[in-house]
Amino acid sequence: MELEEAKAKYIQAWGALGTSWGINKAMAMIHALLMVSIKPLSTEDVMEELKISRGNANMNIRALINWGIVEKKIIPGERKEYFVAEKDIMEVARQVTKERQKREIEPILKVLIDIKNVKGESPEAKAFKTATEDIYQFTNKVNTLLSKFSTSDENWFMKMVLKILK
Amino acid sequence: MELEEAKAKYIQAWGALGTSWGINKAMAMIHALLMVSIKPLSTEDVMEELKISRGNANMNIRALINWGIVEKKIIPGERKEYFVAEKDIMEVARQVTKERQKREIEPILKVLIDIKNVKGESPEAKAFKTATEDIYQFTNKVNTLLSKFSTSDENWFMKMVLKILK
DNA sequence: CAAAACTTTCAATAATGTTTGAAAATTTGA
DNA sequence: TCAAATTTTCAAACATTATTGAAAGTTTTG
Repeated sequence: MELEEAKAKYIQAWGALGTSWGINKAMAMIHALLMVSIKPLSTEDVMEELKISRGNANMNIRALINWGIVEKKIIPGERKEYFVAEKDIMEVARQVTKERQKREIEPILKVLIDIKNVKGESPEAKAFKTATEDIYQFTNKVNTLLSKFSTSDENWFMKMVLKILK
Repeated sequence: MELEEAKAKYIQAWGALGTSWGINKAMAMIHALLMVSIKPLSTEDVMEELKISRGNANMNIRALINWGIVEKKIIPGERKEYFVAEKDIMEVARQVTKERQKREIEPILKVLIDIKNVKGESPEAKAFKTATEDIYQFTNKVNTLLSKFSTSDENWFMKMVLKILK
């Protein structure tokens, strides 16, 4: 397979994956493009490679920077801004985890806690309490696990995986 | 808080969560409704509680059954079909993991394997190989982990979590 | 300081995904 | 077998989200 073809395949696959993960296609594709690019790319480069508009490129590059997985790279003597992706896949995973945790796990935990003071002793109320309490316990454990993951040192996750997989 | 209010809050929160996970709102809400319902519900019940159309209710109940987290319950003497949700949150997590693994992890693994036979020895080609090889290794580990999780006995996950959290 | 180079914003538009509702298909009971 | 009950399907309407592109804003350089 030729390099160009492989790159295109990879970028396209990553974009599709993003879509089913609540990350928009452009954002995922830009990230993929920067991940496999040997040199920093400018907004124009990204626009051209992915055939997307200036506005779209700009907004999604900003978003990636906010997520902490892409950063600006100033090239001396160049006026344009260039961008590089964090190349360490573990670090990417950690940052993405952190973002998603903040956006998704924490809000549902809030609701589950809030719901704990539901009144009533009817079978319905009791069933509700049990069901939501279980979900709360589970979500909380997941949350703790993700917290550890996203703040831990570089090798923690791999050590953990290896430990589990024995 | 009154039971009705708590239920509504929970269903609504779960629906919103679904949205950011590529699961549609109706599907997530139906699941939530069935989770906290003490008795099996018919399509009509679901339509009425969530104020959604017959078609919508039907399609999403089917989808939940496909995911293996809701099942039909025939009530003797009743012509209608009734539905119950898997109540064990661990089992739900396991099924959802399995589905997502099949739908998302496996396709990207295929692409990553496919991409391994990219030609060329240029720095660009080498960088590409390294980057995608790392991603492959990582994805593969995640995949193995999820496989273990989704096929394991009931307490595996909790044991694992406790082990990790010490 | 002015013009050029570049970045950001955002209203309009396009693309995608969801929901409806009524018609068709299927199942059930007599 | 028939007709009532129920489920399924799917084209059209609606809703949401993503994208464009041109204009406004900012920074840099001479």
